[in-house]
Amino acid sequence: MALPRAARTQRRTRIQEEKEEQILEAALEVFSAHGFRGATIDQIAEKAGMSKPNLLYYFRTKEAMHRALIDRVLDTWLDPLREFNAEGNPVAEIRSYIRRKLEMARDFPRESRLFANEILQGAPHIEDELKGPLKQLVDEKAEVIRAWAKAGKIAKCDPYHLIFAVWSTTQHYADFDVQVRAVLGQENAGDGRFEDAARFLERLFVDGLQVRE
Amino acid sequence: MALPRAARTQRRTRIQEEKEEQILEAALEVFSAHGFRGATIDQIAEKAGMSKPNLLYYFRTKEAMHRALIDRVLDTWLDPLREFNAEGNPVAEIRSYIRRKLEMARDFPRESRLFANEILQGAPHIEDELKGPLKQLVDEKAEVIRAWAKAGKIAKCDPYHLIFAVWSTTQHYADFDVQVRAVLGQENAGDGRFEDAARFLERLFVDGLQVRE
DNA sequence: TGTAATGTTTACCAACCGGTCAAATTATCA
DNA sequence: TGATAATTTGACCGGTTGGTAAACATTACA
Repeated sequence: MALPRAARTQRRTRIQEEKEEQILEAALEVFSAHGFRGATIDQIAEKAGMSKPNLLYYFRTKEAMHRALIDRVLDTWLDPLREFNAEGNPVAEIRSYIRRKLEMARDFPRESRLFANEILQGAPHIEDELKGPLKQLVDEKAEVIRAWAKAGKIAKCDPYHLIFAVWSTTQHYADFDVQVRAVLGQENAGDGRFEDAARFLERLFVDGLQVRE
Repeated sequence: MALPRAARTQRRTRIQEEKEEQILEAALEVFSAHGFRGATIDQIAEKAGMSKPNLLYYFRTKEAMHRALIDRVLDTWLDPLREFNAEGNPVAEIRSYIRRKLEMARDFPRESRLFANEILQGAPHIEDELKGPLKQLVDEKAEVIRAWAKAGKIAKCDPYHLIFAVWSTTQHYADFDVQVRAVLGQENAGDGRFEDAARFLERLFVDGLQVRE
């Protein structure tokens, strides 16, 4: 008899590897576009090019599929923050953090929307990740920023809200893409808006808007 | 025979006024928390304290209800940007725009999430509003900002991305509230985070992070 | 007060959705 | 090759969901 994935302890076959990959790719597409509840297994199955029972052979429930996806994507998503380096030049570090986050918004908008959907609706499936690993990482980096501020290397400011500001301004270009496009008009159809955003944000975070003599 | 709302042309009765109010309040609660597809008519009906068919007597479809809600809320939501004043002091105008948007995030988080849900999932119901009234308003205010920059009253910067930055940083505190709370920890349980955010953001937008002699 | 318009409820329906089952098909490997 | 395990499928199920029909209740107003 065939055993569903969760019950297997042996090494995975080539087919398992491939199919799970296809499924998670399709699941990312659908979950990120419609949220957990708005997504249907049929939709995902169709995108993955297989029947619904076949899909459910690899992931026994919709929740299991969502969880596997979250687990797979969360690590990558936090990479830019992990690279944040205490030893580097503070202003340069913040600039490159902004740049990396913006690149992720450009290159992985579905991943961004996956989390945005989840958090927006109260993070029912990832509360633990937020309060655990995420908080821990942010606490750590916030301490770095606090030290920089204390040493007079950057302006005194609340490090948590600084991190929130970087997150929100950069992820905005993934999560609210349709609005950004609508406002900018179709003239800016290409990826130019990301370069413009990078220029603007680096300047904003470093110099602010006030003119000085 | 009873006619559903859309077919009526006469003035509305007291009962209509009251019930539609109750429904839209409940609809705001549910749509903002679960998105359009995730929300159910039963949920809204229960929150509004009436039966489902009764609710459907006032709004014939879920879509009609959603649309009425969007129409009602959009105007209020854009008020802070409308108040943006070309004649005022540029830096002061930007500061108070940030402050007002942050107050809206604090006082009307459901409204913020309603739009966030909608835009995040591709704005299927409000595309016209984005490309029409919203774009028009933003174009207008962007021109004001551009003029300020040209006159040397604020730093030269892309006005559209400036507006995006204000939107994203402020709305973040409504849309991603659970994440903000999770990261800050329960010590900051009250509304203190909004004051901290206001302090940080005003400073960020005006001065930036770089220290100067 | 009578009656017509308005408002409310109960019962219901068809489509959809997450998930199961058993049978059929295909891959693996001794 | 053959047997065994892994994979795939079509048919199906119970619960939910958006929405309807029609009877019943209430309100407005002449």
